[in-house]
Amino acid sequence: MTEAQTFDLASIRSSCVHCSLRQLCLPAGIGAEELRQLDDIVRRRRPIAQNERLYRLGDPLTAVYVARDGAFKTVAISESGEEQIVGLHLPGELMGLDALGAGVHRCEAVALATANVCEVPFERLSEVAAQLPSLQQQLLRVIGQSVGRDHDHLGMLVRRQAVERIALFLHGLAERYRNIGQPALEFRLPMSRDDIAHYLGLALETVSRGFSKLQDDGVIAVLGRQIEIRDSAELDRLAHGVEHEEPRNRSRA
Amino acid sequence: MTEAQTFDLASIRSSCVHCSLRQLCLPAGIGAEELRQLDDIVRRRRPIAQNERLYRLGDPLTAVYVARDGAFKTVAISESGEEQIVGLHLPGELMGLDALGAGVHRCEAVALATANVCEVPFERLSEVAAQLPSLQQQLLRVIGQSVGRDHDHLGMLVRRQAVERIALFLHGLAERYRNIGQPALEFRLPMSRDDIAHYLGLALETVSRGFSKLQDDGVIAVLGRQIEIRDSAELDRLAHGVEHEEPRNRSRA
DNA sequence: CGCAGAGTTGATACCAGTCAACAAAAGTGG
DNA sequence: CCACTTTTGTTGACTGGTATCAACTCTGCG
Repeated sequence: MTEAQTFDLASIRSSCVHCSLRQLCLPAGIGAEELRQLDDIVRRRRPIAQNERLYRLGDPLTAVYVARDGAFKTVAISESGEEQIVGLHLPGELMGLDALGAGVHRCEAVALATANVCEVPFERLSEVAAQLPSLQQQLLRVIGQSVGRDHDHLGMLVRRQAVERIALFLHGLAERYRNIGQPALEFRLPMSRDDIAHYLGLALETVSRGFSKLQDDGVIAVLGRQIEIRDSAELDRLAHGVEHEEPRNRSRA
Repeated sequence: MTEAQTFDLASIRSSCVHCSLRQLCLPAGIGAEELRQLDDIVRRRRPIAQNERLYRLGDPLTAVYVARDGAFKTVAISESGEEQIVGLHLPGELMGLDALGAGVHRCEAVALATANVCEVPFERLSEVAAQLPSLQQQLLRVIGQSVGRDHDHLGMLVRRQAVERIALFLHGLAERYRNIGQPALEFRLPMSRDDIAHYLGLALETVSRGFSKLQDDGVIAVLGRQIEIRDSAELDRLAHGVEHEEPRNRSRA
């Protein structure tokens, strides 16, 4: 279809100025002239297919990436060959920072669905950031947000039981969808049960059971990957682990 | 404050140039003249006492910190009030990055022992980094290393059993001590069993049992917080979870 | 129609959390 | 310096949550 092609062309051409994620991404808070400079170095890549990788373990750091749509997982591969999902990346969230330390990627970024990606050559980004204080500032802020998400992820894994982790996962996902202006109470999970399990440090059966339990309790409605949050308050309560933290405080007081 | 400043002139005088951590810290790879500029903005604070905090939850980001000796933990406090240790910081490792995202600290940095700290005012660091490409580069590298340590930490928590986590913990600690030129096979744990438990997402009893087991198996010798690694190879093997990952690989080959 | 992939559900075993008692070390005050 | 308390660490017994193995359902697809 010619219309589809022209549409595609448009999206390749589409600049940061017209991007709906502008306020969340690197361009946030920088001026018009500076935005043009940033725009010049950003390359929009053709759509990335599901399971395609943005970079692989051991690849030298050449660029950082931001998805405009779709979703990615970053997977670390341990010496013994097991895969561990270290991150989940929605549109507007920076990827590739794992290579900042050694100049070489420590994990692989895998597309969970067909996605469009902006690629920012790292060398050039450094140069431009050095000249544009507001861009430098925003770069550090975006990096910081990424660190924050890592900490949130960590918090899901430590001493939390299965339903709690799942509740935290859904809660966090909803919040992130809300941030990018997408429906937060009804969405499609971007990943399989297996991926969720790896992300949460659980067995996939446990994830499945958890979803079922939450559904039975009327907290959510699940149909495959389609999720509806029916009782947001209860989900929050479960996520913050109220029920079995209270007793300890009660016995004290 | 005034008396504090006169209090330790000597440590205030000590500059990055003479610091033994120079090659690991922000000054790594930057020239003599640039080093002087960085040195100008770094403030050396009087010793921090055990359990004293560098910053607290909600504090605005004013500076980033590097310990010259001692050790710190960073603690996240969840809505329900439980504490989660998100990081362990040895000399030369940057602290305070948790505030980059929102401009406000998400966790608290607590001294595990009396420590000397360099404080780098963040605003000034940004300014100077924008003018010194090699410093900007090194700043990003140090941030990247911090992200890498967070990922290593994550790897300890996911689907690993107790002794495995403890082995990974000791292995990682040894490596980090080696990096800063300290004995890697015999050292004092900078933290209590309780802290280790929170760091590894285990109950403190489980940590204690794990140490005992490793000692019984001749892998380490424990005496309170004093640790000696007796069988480094075996520790590595345990850390990388060979024994119950092998079968899968064997059945393949 | 059969097949493969994804997801659900059941039965069982085991690791680790919890409660509890004890031991050792480190402060505290006379 | 010694008795006391407090903190820190160790060990035991028991229970429960979750991994594991396994059977089954459901969907889409060639």
